[in-house]
Amino acid sequence: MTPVTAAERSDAARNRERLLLAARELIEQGGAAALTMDRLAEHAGVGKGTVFRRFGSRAGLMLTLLDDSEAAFQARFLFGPPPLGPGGTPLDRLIAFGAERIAYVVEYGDLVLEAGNASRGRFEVPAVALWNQDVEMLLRAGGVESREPGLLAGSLTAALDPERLLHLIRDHGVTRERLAASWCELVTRVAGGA
Amino acid sequence: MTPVTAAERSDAARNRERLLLAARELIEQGGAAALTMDRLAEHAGVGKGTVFRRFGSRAGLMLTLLDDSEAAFQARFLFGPPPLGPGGTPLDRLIAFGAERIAYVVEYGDLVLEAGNASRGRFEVPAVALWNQDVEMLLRAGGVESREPGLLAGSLTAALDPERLLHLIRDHGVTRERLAASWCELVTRVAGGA
DNA sequence: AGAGTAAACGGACCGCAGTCCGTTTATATT
DNA sequence: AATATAAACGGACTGCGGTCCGTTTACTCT
Repeated sequence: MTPVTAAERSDAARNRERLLLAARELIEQGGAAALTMDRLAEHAGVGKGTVFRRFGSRAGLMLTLLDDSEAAFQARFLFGPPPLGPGGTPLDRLIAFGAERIAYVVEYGDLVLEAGNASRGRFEVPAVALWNQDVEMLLRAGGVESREPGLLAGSLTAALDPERLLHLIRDHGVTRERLAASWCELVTRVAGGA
Repeated sequence: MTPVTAAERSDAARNRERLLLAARELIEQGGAAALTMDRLAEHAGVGKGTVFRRFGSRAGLMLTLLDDSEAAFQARFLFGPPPLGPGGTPLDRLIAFGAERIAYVVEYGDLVLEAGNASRGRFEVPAVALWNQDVEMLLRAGGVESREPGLLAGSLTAALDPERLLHLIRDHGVTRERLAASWCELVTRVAGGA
């Protein structure tokens, strides 16, 4: 039988694994800044062209590196326990959503930052579109009526922009707790709470 | 008498003018993308080192290019006629603020975008700090009480992020009017409106 | 097994932002 | 006018992300 999606060639698969392994090693040693595409190629024992064919760009690589944890986040939102998962009130889920995003951004720091430098800008990152949908869905479920629910959701998720969060945390000493509280205040107000 | 701030040397002043003129010419011809630091140096008839000593970085140059229009915006906010200037209700001013920012971003497009790539990130841009203060002041004047007014104001201005606005306009065909309406809805809700 | 093919490979190459440092020049001082 | 000096100058240089294209290699078909 002929597979609709051509199977990946074995050498390609092997090299992809090598590259991801090498990338994690380099980052573990010297942070995201220590990961240059040349160094990665050398460390993984492949040519530079291979790196770019595999991931398209530096940002694409970062995105791939974050793929697992992003999927895990989405899974917790869709199937996990409250308050983030289904079960709680929409407003509680919204509040939890922000708190979890903040924690996520803190944990992965520079990786998230650099993943945002994609060719079309950081709003093309697939995960961003997902968050927007999540927030929009929660707003609707929470009874928030708007003529532009997508834009309203986007306005809210903009407050969770990784660059903004990390800037506040690193350069202004704002704690995660204060950010979470501010997010809570924002969504509560928008949802029409007291 | 000895000036506290050493006067700028005449050749330096002359070169600064030349560079700004050359930069505007290059941008007029081929957009911001056509402005490379090498080309600018050549077009202005100075060495590359001079360009960087003057503006620090590409983003710094863009910032300088935007300086006048940013100052004009701030002046209209501080001294201009309502609805943006003092005189109207805080909520009306807030709404006008968003509409004007959207128009501004549309007008200067790529320039604003590239000015955001500063070393410390786009939240170090001086104008951004100003907007935050403006919004914070209007929120306070509008009777919005918050334990973290600065963070709340920042959450709102995040919705006016140039990259977000331009992405929506250029890649999703969202009109200025819809963006302005969405901003209006956001601030009205946050200000506790119906 | 052998031939054919599409895909993967690798590394020289490009243009860019940004740095460095030996040289030149405007200005203040006498 | 001559001198001193701090500042400005210029362009070669570095390291980076990203591209290109001739070569090699894994799979398929007979």
